[in-house]
Amino acid sequence: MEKHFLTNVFKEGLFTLQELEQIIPQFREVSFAKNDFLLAEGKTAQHYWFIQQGYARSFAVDTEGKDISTDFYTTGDIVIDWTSFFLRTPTRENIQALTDCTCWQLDFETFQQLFHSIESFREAGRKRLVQSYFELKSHNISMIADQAKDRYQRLLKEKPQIFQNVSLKQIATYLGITDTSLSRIRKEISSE
Amino acid sequence: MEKHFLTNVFKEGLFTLQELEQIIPQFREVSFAKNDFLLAEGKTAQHYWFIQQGYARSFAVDTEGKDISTDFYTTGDIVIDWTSFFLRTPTRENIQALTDCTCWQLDFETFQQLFHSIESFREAGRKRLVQSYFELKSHNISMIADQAKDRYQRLLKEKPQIFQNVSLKQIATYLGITDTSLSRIRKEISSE
DNA sequence: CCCCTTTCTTGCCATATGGCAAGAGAAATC
DNA sequence: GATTTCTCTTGCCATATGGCAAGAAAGGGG
Repeated sequence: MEKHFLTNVFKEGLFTLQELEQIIPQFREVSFAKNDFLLAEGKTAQHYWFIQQGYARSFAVDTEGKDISTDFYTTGDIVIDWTSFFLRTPTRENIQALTDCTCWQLDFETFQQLFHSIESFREAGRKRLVQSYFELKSHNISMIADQAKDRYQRLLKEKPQIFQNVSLKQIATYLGITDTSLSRIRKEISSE
Repeated sequence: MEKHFLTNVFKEGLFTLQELEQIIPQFREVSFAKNDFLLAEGKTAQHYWFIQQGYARSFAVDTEGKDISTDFYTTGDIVIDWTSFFLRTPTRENIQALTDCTCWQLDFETFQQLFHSIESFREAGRKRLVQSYFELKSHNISMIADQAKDRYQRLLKEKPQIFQNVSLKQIATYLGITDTSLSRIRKEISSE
């Protein structure tokens, strides 16, 4: 097998060569143009993706119609609505390409077949889900325990690339503040 | 098999009778006294539990030493630190009994054996994890989109029993506010 | 049953963050 | 290249929530 992008994605999963040869060809390469929706509110997720190139954002729309960023994604990341994909229910979130994107896509039925037949595949999948859970919980605790400025600085340190590709307004809602406040925080930091 | 408490817990999982007979005896009945720790910061979770009777709380301690409630548990609920249990890493959270508790406990090795050998068991487990993820995300969005008063009223509606068994201080940190503010919110509501 | 500890409430004032609107700057469109 | 649209910044003031401390109320242990 020639070196496939997905070999990087799966390199930590303790897969045998045969397993990788069974798994990787199931993914289909798909492209999205900037602003395309990978998933829209009300639909049930039929796929998930690994991003080879580009940026994406997930967001929910609150009762007042304001959107709230829930996550950002780039090269190597899994893009998945865990709840909708696994519970087979309509999602309340949207996932949108922030730039043109190249992705590798897997559908639910194929996932299920791999999940139930390959032990290392389910171990790896479970691990990804639990890691997402951990990040969500950390974000949650940070929302309660930390000031907006601290959350901003942590994001800046952990995902500096997104500041090149995401508007401050979208970053602000992820941090739980308004773009106005984020602008003031940035000003304050730059004058330190 | 006589009617076991856990048959209720597993009744939605599409298990065959044989599967239930294989799964349920693996759980061990354990008791905790009020204030006992089921899991303490720095330890790696070796077990998880279903609560038959009693109340428990999980919480994290922030950098200033203040504790933040992350969840409350009672009859029928699964009590598990997903991250520590599955990633086999030391936890940053604590789980403590709020009342005397009777629980059914499963250890990691037994879980793994059931998980990899019984398809319906892994489907049910994955579903539980995803539901926890969903609740965590909802809480997260609510922290950003809703006022403290709305979060309080939602909790009151969704988990009224916890108000009988948990101090307002512990509920306040779950809602992301101080006990002082919660007290004022309650006053305001009672005068409506 | 009484004491001690913990929980809850309330007042006073401080602080973080929001809402709105105007202007500046940057980017997309024609 | 000019125009339109979106993004970001800034000022003014409003509001939600916090910090602290004191008292009231409730609960637990000897």
